[in-house]
Amino acid sequence: MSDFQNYKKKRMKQDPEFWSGYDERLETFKLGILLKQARLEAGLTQEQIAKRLKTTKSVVSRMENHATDIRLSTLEKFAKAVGRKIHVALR
Amino acid sequence: MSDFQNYKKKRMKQDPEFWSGYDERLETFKLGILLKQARLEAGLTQEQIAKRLKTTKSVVSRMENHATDIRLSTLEKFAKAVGRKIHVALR
DNA sequence: AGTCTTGTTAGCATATATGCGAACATTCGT
DNA sequence: ACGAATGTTCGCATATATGCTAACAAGACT
Repeated sequence: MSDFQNYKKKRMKQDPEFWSGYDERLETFKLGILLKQARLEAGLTQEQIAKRLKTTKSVVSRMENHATDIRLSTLEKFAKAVGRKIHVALR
Repeated sequence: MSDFQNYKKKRMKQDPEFWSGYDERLETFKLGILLKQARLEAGLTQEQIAKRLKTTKSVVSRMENHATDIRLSTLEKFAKAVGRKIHVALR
Protein backbone atom coordinates (compact mmCIF):
# COMPACT_ATOMS: atom_id res chain seq x y z
CA MET A 1 0.00 0.00 0.00
CA SER A 2 1.33 3.43 -0.91
CA ASP A 3 2.22 6.06 1.60
CA PHE A 4 -0.68 8.10 0.44
CA GLN A 5 -3.21 5.33 0.81
CA ASN A 6 -1.90 4.54 4.23
CA TYR A 7 -2.24 8.11 5.24
CA LYS A 8 -5.77 8.39 3.88
CA LYS A 9 -6.95 5.29 5.65
CA LYS A 10 -5.43 6.23 8.97
CA ARG A 11 -6.72 9.76 8.76
CA MET A 12 -10.25 8.65 7.90
CA LYS A 13 -10.44 6.66 11.08
CA GLN A 14 -9.44 9.34 13.52
CA ASP A 15 -10.98 12.28 11.72
CA PRO A 16 -13.98 11.66 9.43
CA GLU A 17 -14.26 15.38 8.74
CA PHE A 18 -10.77 15.37 7.34
CA TRP A 19 -11.61 15.46 3.69
CA SER A 20 -13.56 18.69 3.98
CA GLY A 21 -10.27 20.56 4.35
CA TYR A 22 -8.68 18.33 1.80
CA ASP A 23 -7.05 20.71 -0.63
CA GLU A 24 -5.04 22.74 1.81
CA ARG A 25 -3.80 19.74 3.69
CA LEU A 26 -2.77 17.95 0.54
CA GLU A 27 0.08 20.38 0.14
CA THR A 28 1.17 19.76 3.69
CA PHE A 29 1.02 16.08 3.16
CA LYS A 30 2.97 16.17 -0.03
CA LEU A 31 5.82 18.08 1.54
CA GLY A 32 5.86 15.69 4.46
CA ILE A 33 6.12 12.79 2.05
CA LEU A 34 8.89 14.59 0.24
CA LEU A 35 10.87 14.90 3.44
CA LYS A 36 10.24 11.32 4.42
CA GLN A 37 11.21 10.01 1.01
CA ALA A 38 14.38 12.05 1.01
CA ARG A 39 15.27 10.64 4.39
CA LEU A 40 14.57 7.05 3.39
CA GLU A 41 16.47 7.43 0.16
CA ALA A 42 19.41 8.59 2.24
CA GLY A 43 18.93 5.44 4.30
CA LEU A 44 18.53 7.26 7.57
CA THR A 45 16.25 6.93 10.57
CA GLN A 46 14.58 9.91 12.17
CA GLU A 47 16.96 9.57 15.06
CA GLN A 48 19.98 9.74 12.78
CA ILE A 49 18.61 12.87 11.18
CA ALA A 50 17.96 14.27 14.63
CA LYS A 51 21.56 13.68 15.59
CA ARG A 52 22.83 15.50 12.53
CA LEU A 53 20.55 18.41 13.33
CA LYS A 54 21.56 18.27 16.99
CA THR A 55 17.99 17.79 18.08
CA THR A 56 15.61 14.95 18.91
CA LYS A 57 13.62 12.46 16.89
CA SER A 58 10.32 13.99 17.95
CA VAL A 59 11.30 17.16 16.14
CA VAL A 60 12.04 15.22 12.98
CA SER A 61 8.77 13.34 13.20
CA ARG A 62 6.89 16.58 13.49
CA MET A 63 8.66 17.96 10.45
CA GLU A 64 7.49 15.02 8.38
CA ASN A 65 3.95 14.99 9.71
CA HIS A 66 3.05 18.63 10.22
CA ALA A 67 5.06 20.33 7.55
CA THR A 68 2.33 22.83 6.74
CA ASP A 69 4.08 25.56 8.51
CA ILE A 70 7.73 24.95 8.48
CA ARG A 71 10.28 27.70 8.18
CA LEU A 72 12.42 27.79 5.12
CA SER A 73 15.52 27.73 7.30
CA THR A 74 14.27 24.55 8.96
CA LEU A 75 13.64 23.01 5.59
CA GLU A 76 17.18 23.90 4.57
CA LYS A 77 18.61 22.23 7.64
CA PHE A 78 16.67 19.08 6.92
CA ALA A 79 17.83 19.09 3.33
CA LYS A 80 21.41 19.45 4.40
CA ALA A 81 21.02 16.53 6.81
CA VAL A 82 19.99 14.26 3.95
CA GLY A 83 22.67 15.61 1.66
CA ARG A 84 20.44 17.69 -0.54
CA LYS A 85 19.46 21.26 -1.28
CA ILE A 86 16.01 22.72 -1.42
CA HIS A 87 14.73 24.44 -4.51
CA VAL A 88 11.82 26.81 -4.40
CA ALA A 89 9.99 28.01 -7.48
CA LEU A 90 6.89 30.06 -8.19
CA ARG A 91 5.02 28.66 -11.18
CA MET B 1 22.12 47.85 -13.43
CA SER B 2 20.82 44.46 -12.40
CA ASP B 3 18.98 43.84 -9.19
CA PHE B 4 21.89 41.85 -7.96
CA GLN B 5 24.45 44.52 -8.65
CA ASN B 6 22.26 47.09 -7.00
CA TYR B 7 21.95 44.95 -3.97
CA LYS B 8 25.65 44.29 -3.76
CA LYS B 9 26.57 47.94 -4.04
CA LYS B 10 24.05 49.07 -1.46
CA ARG B 11 25.00 46.36 0.93
CA MET B 12 28.71 47.09 0.65
CA LYS B 13 28.16 50.61 1.81
CA GLN B 14 26.21 49.90 4.97
CA ASP B 15 27.94 46.70 5.93
CA PRO B 16 31.51 46.10 4.75
CA GLU B 17 31.59 42.79 6.62
CA PHE B 18 28.71 41.58 4.54
CA TRP B 19 30.60 39.33 2.19
CA SER B 20 32.02 37.22 4.96
CA GLY B 21 28.61 35.66 5.42
CA TYR B 22 28.02 35.65 1.73
CA ASP B 23 26.94 32.12 0.96
CA GLU B 24 24.11 31.83 3.43
CA ARG B 25 22.69 35.19 2.56
CA LEU B 26 22.78 34.50 -1.14
CA GLU B 27 19.94 32.03 -0.75
CA THR B 28 17.92 34.58 1.12
CA PHE B 29 18.56 37.13 -1.51
CA LYS B 30 17.64 34.85 -4.33
CA LEU B 31 14.30 34.03 -2.80
CA GLY B 32 13.60 37.68 -2.20
CA ILE B 33 14.34 38.40 -5.84
CA LEU B 34 12.08 35.55 -6.82
CA LEU B 35 9.21 37.08 -4.90
CA LYS B 36 9.87 40.53 -6.26
CA GLN B 37 10.09 39.31 -9.82
CA ALA B 38 6.88 37.35 -9.46
CA ARG B 39 5.17 40.44 -8.17
CA LEU B 40 6.46 42.67 -10.93
CA GLU B 41 5.57 40.12 -13.57
CA ALA B 42 2.06 40.18 -12.21
CA GLY B 43 2.19 43.97 -12.57
CA LEU B 44 1.42 44.66 -8.93
CA THR B 45 2.72 47.05 -6.31
CA GLN B 46 3.55 45.96 -2.79
CA GLU B 47 0.47 47.75 -1.62
CA GLN B 48 -1.75 45.83 -4.01
CA ILE B 49 -0.26 42.58 -2.80
CA ALA B 50 -0.79 43.74 0.75
CA LYS B 51 -4.46 44.37 0.05
CA ARG B 52 -4.92 40.90 -1.38
CA LEU B 53 -3.26 39.43 1.67
CA LYS B 54 -5.29 41.71 3.95
CA THR B 55 -2.16 43.19 5.43
CA THR B 56 0.11 46.17 4.93
CA LYS B 57 2.83 47.06 2.50
CA SER B 58 5.49 46.95 5.19
CA VAL B 59 4.82 43.26 5.58
CA VAL B 60 5.23 42.69 1.86
CA SER B 61 8.44 44.67 1.77
CA ARG B 62 9.85 42.56 4.55
CA MET B 63 8.94 39.38 2.70
CA GLU B 64 10.92 40.49 -0.30
CA ASN B 65 13.91 41.76 1.65
CA HIS B 66 14.27 39.38 4.55
CA ALA B 67 12.99 36.15 3.13
CA THR B 68 15.57 34.03 4.91
CA ASP B 69 13.16 32.74 7.38
CA ILE B 70 9.75 32.81 5.96
CA ARG B 71 7.13 30.23 6.72
CA LEU B 72 5.99 28.00 3.95
CA SER B 73 2.41 29.07 4.58
CA THR B 74 3.45 32.69 4.17
CA LEU B 75 5.17 31.85 0.94
CA GLU B 76 2.01 30.13 -0.26
CA LYS B 77 -0.08 33.17 0.51
CA PHE B 78 2.28 35.37 -1.43
CA ALA B 79 2.24 32.97 -4.36
CA LYS B 80 -1.54 32.95 -4.40
CA ALA B 81 -1.59 36.75 -4.37
CA VAL B 82 0.46 36.85 -7.55
CA GLY B 83 -1.54 34.05 -9.15
CA ARG B 84 1.04 31.33 -8.78
CA LYS B 85 1.84 28.23 -6.79
CA ILE B 86 5.01 27.41 -4.98
CA HIS B 87 6.95 24.30 -5.77
CA VAL B 88 9.45 22.86 -3.38
CA ALA B 89 11.95 20.19 -4.33
CA LEU B 90 14.88 18.48 -2.65
CA ARG B 91 17.67 17.88 -5.13
C1' DA C 1 5.03 -13.61 26.71
C1' DG C 2 9.09 -9.95 26.40
C1' DT C 3 12.48 -6.50 24.32
C1' DC C 4 14.47 -3.53 20.99
C1' DT C 5 13.92 -0.24 17.29
C1' DT C 6 11.49 3.20 15.16
C1' DG C 7 8.10 6.54 14.96
C1' DT C 8 4.23 9.44 16.99
C1' DT C 9 2.02 12.56 20.11
C1' DA C 10 1.20 15.85 24.00
C1' DG C 11 2.62 19.56 27.06
C1' DC C 12 5.48 23.23 28.04
C1' DA C 13 9.20 26.98 27.51
C1' DT C 14 11.64 29.65 24.26
C1' DA C 15 12.83 31.68 19.85
C1' DT C 16 11.31 33.95 15.99
C1' DA C 17 8.06 35.16 12.19
C1' DT C 18 4.07 37.85 11.55
C1' DG C 19 1.13 42.04 11.72
C1' DC C 20 0.64 46.70 12.59
C1' DG C 21 1.48 51.99 12.59
C1' DA C 22 4.45 55.62 11.79
C1' DA C 23 8.45 57.73 10.17
C1' DC C 24 11.61 57.92 6.57
C1' DA C 25 13.57 57.07 1.76
C1' DT C 26 13.26 56.56 -3.02
C1' DT C 27 11.42 57.08 -7.52
C1' DC C 28 8.64 59.14 -10.85
C1' DG C 29 6.01 62.63 -13.12
C1' DT C 30 4.70 67.45 -13.65
C1' DA D 1 11.72 72.00 -7.13
C1' DC D 2 7.59 69.92 -5.65
C1' DG D 3 4.14 66.49 -4.65
C1' DA D 4 2.47 61.77 -5.18
C1' DA D 5 3.29 57.00 -5.36
C1' DT D 6 5.96 53.35 -3.96
C1' DG D 7 9.14 51.03 -1.05
C1' DT D 8 11.92 50.54 3.39
C1' DT D 9 12.85 50.38 8.27
C1' DC D 10 11.86 50.42 13.20
C1' DG D 11 9.51 49.32 17.52
C1' DC D 12 6.21 46.70 19.62
C1' DA D 13 2.49 43.08 20.45
C1' DT D 14 0.85 38.71 19.10
C1' DA D 15 0.83 34.26 16.85
C1' DT D 16 3.16 30.24 15.95
C1' DA D 17 7.23 27.24 14.92
C1' DT D 18 10.90 25.16 17.33
C1' DG D 19 13.21 22.33 20.98
C1' DC D 20 12.85 19.31 24.63
C1' DT D 21 11.12 15.46 27.72
C1' DA D 22 8.29 11.83 28.60
C1' DA D 23 4.85 8.74 27.49
C1' DC D 24 2.82 5.89 24.14
C1' DA D 25 2.27 2.94 19.64
C1' DA D 26 3.50 -0.31 16.19
C1' DG D 27 6.60 -3.80 14.20
C1' DA D 28 10.13 -7.14 14.17
C1' DC D 29 12.33 -10.62 16.25
C1' DT D 30 13.58 -14.33 19.93
